[in-house]
Amino acid sequence: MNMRSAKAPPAPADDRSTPARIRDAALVTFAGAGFRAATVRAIAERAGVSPALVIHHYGSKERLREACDAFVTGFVRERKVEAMKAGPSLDPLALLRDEDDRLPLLAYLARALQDGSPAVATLVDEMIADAEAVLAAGVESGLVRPLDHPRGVAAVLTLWSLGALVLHEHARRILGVDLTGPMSNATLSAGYTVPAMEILTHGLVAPGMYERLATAAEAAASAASAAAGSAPTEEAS
Amino acid sequence: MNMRSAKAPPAPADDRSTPARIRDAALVTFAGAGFRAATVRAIAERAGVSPALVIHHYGSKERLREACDAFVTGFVRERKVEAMKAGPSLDPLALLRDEDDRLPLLAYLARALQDGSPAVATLVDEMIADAEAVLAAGVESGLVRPLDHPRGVAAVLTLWSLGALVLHEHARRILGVDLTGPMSNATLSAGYTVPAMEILTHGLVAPGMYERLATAAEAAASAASAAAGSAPTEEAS
DNA sequence: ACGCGACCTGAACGTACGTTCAAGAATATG
DNA sequence: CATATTCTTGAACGTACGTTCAGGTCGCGT
Repeated sequence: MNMRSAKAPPAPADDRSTPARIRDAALVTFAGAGFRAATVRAIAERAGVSPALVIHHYGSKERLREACDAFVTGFVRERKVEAMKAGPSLDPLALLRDEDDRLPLLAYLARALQDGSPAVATLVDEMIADAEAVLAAGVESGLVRPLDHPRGVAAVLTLWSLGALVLHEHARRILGVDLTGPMSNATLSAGYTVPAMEILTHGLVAPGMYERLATAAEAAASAASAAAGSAPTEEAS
Repeated sequence: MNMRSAKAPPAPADDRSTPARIRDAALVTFAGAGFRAATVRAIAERAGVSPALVIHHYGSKERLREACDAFVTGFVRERKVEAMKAGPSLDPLALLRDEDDRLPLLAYLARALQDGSPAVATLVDEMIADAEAVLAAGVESGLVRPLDHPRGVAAVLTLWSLGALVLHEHARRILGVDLTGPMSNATLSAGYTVPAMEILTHGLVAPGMYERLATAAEAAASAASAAAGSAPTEEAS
């Protein structure tokens, strides 16, 4: 009945420690079903252990989740310093896409983003700070246009990127791409990256049109300044 | 014990039918806690009825959820035809922001987007089609730059917008704005709409830089075409 | 050989949940 | 007024869950 009794030398084909196996199984299960729907019993079964052992090693399901959060956030931070040397990237998720791991890191991140764990929240804050730094570096190098609201732009870009990740099932249905998969996938590039880059590089407004709109709006605003609480008719998508 | 026995004439301060009251209570509870965490008992308590009555009227919790989905999607479609006359908008959510209702429609939509209900999925598809139509109209009027990938751009814009909505708690923490609240809110405009518009109108790349990058990338690609599976270093945020 | 601590399990406990059921109250119908 | 129909409830049922517990097995130091 005991897995480890299958003779020590020939190695059980899984050299991970039991707590690590349980954590990985929890990662997969949480990513697939969400924290609340994922049961301790399902995690235990995937890890090949009893439910009691899961609790024995992690104390509670909540603490197991914290361990998963810590593992994923730590993994992202590790990869980040590695990626620093390989040149900056506007995609905070690029670090995770190349993994050939069996661990669905991006899918777990998508779940954790929704469930609002504190560890992931600080990770998001760091991602925004990184994005702001990357943008500032781009401005300095002349590649990026000087921004009116650097922090806001970095925050919105990160929110959009992570938001699309959370909605990866919709992205798959609509665009036929898997946002949680490796970015080297050609369909991902064609379905998502190319349109995204088109928006981010060129913008949507025809050249010269913005200035015309701005002056027109300014004139309209000064003319109708008495109107209270009115919102602009053109809004961000 | 019976609410309705409080004499008919003075109106019970809630003229909604009991099924409607239950549906509204379910909407609020689902929006606040998510479908799985929201219990039938909590919904019943908010509606001022017994848990048994909730099941009696809707058959099951799942069917109650379908009723909520149908109500919200129907509401969005109603507002859409109204908004058609008031001029086009790039924001598919603008229709829902102005509501002074007690019903957290946008918060519910954010939950439904995550849980993946079929009704909301088709609503997303319609939103993308609408966005594509609005963009095409903008191109025709000369306001929007002609797009290389109209459908992809519409899909990505919608995904980003809805994704930010789903992450509204992160947006509140980071930007101090409530994406589920009325859009007339000044802080929303300053924290989210302005940076978003800055990205969408101007783009991020400095003028003339894209062409330089494109030709450089082309040259690099033809030079190193032998390298397999390599991804571009610059990615969409 | 022996005990000790770490590792692991089957069975059970308590709880919270969705749902069912029989019956009471209110309302409509003759 | 009598009766049928609808609306509503308290109590309970069955289930699935996180967690606890007593004990079993294994490796290792002495």
